[in-house]
Amino acid sequence: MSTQAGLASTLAAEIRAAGGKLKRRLREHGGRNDLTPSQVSVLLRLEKDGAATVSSLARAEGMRPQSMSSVVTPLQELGLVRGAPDPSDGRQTLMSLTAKCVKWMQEGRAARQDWLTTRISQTLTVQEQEKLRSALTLLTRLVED
Amino acid sequence: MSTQAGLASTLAAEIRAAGGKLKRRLREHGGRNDLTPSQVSVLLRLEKDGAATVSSLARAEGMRPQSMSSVVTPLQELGLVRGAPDPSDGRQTLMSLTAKCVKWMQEGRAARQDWLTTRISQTLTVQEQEKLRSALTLLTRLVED
DNA sequence: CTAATATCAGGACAACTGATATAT
DNA sequence: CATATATCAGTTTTCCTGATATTA
Repeated sequence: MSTQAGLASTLAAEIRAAGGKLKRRLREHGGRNDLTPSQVSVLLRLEKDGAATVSSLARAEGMRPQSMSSVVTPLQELGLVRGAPDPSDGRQTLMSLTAKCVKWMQEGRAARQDWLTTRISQTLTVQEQEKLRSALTLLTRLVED
Repeated sequence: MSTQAGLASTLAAEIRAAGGKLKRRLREHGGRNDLTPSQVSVLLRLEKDGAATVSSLARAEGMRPQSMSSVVTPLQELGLVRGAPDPSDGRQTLMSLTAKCVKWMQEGRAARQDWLTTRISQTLTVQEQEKLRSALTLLTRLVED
């Protein structure tokens, strides 16, 4: 019992510390022209799942629609994402990737410009990447719902 | 080559998404009386490594001394941390845990009050906790200098 | 009328940069 | 004088809450 609690609280502290450092490093390497973590996440989600409304994106990322708006608006201004009114529901605007963005992502230019991706490739072996990835599902379980 | 790049960029996006969700969930469950992730991290570090200056804590956490000040000051006001002038170097103030704080942490009350710790205990088996912990060293390697 | 979507406006927080005082 | 520590003040970023219009 006390061993388990100790393990969990140490793990919690380590997760917090790693999360904080990650956030600061991402900011450090994110110039004015780079996309924020939330924006990258949205592009990936739109690529994987197709068009979605701002509100549904907000639900998926665990944030408020107003917050997601301020994530998506710059993507529209950059011409990476485009909105079209939903013909069957006049309240909704369906957001999707522009052809330019799809091409950009498929060509891997996004990856090459991304500090974290480069960092992963340089620092971890493929085996380690897979290990980290499978452990990430555990972390996702913690933070979801 | 393209498989490796793809794996790395997907992993990067997953890390970003999990980090963002973690941050929002921590904020959501952090009431006015709770400690911030950075503050928990500082307490753990002081417990593990003993007294340290604000600047050295800032270096360890990867942030600026001015930012660390605003993390440590509330801890002082809560009576969890106390500063004493370094007798051998008049520039420095050595911060350390108060007896109250050491007792509080040893009794595990900190852990029981901590949402993330509770969540880990409820959501993951001990084996999964250990797996996540060993994978966290990989993440730490990514975000450390 | 109630519920869901979108958006405008303002606020809180945790990091940042710049500047200054003091001690080595 | 150059370097390191501490702290004051203001800024930026990214989320938040509250309020309002529109459509289902």
